Amino acid sequence: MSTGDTDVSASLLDHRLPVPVPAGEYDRCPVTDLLRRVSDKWTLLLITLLGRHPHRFNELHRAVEGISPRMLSRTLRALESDGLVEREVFPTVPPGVEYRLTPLGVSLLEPLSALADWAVARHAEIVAVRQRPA
Amino acid sequence: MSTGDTDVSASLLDHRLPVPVPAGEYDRCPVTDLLRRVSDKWTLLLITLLGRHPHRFNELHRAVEGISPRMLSRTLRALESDGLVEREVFPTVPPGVEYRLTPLGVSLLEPLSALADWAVARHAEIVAVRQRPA
DNA sequence: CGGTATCCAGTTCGATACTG
DNA sequence: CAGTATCGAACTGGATACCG
Repeated sequence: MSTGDTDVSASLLDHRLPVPVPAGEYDRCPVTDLLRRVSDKWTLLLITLLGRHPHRFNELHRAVEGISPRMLSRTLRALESDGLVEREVFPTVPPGVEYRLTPLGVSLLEPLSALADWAVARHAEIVAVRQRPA
Repeated sequence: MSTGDTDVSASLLDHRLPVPVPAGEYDRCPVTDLLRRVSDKWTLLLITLLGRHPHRFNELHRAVEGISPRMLSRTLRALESDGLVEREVFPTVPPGVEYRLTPLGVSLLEPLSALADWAVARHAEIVAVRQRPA
């Protein structure tokens, strides 16, 4: 091996993965479940923004150009119902609502950042391969 | 800081992220692009299997219970056209085709495994939060 | 063996309008 | 300020059948 001691193919990516993989097992896979949650159109962006500091609803709405109130609300509710984001209501007039990452959400930033770093470093290669003719 | 030197909120997850995020910029985000590719129904499973060793088409078909030839083919082609998997044809009779991870694909295993480890460790919390009544 | 073609159901997302 | 309601377009994935 040229890269040293890394044996990534034996890592937890295939955590207790049986072969053949039983139908109905793959989609209860925690990893794919997480990936699907995080890969929808706005989630990653919102996690990133909330990773900086808590935001108000319209603050997020202004920060993310092109999102509709509907999608912003839906995405935040989904994150909240997964325990990654928490929502705090201030009983003021007019009412204020603040969204922030939970500790669980914060803990996701690290592995997600690792993947993000890979994407930033290697995405150009993917695009190049995609666009080549044959 | 209580956790030491980790400052994940300033990590590359928000690599050059402008605020407000321009419309049409979020979906050219390398990270979301990667996440969407990897989070479809069968991709992660196939990457995992190919991360062990190269596989033949029907070998994968048997290994993944419930996948149709159509989805197997489509998913493999997508991976191939992203440069993560390569396809080698053996001109035998009958023809044989082998799929394997490219070096780019192998390099993805490590950050993906980090996220997988997080999911395996923390997914139970997500499920618990999802299912609580209020 | 290693696929492709056709058709169809479910889900996601956006536009637009309206509310406590 | 912080959302929800309604509608429709586009995309994803499955079933089934057929092909070189």
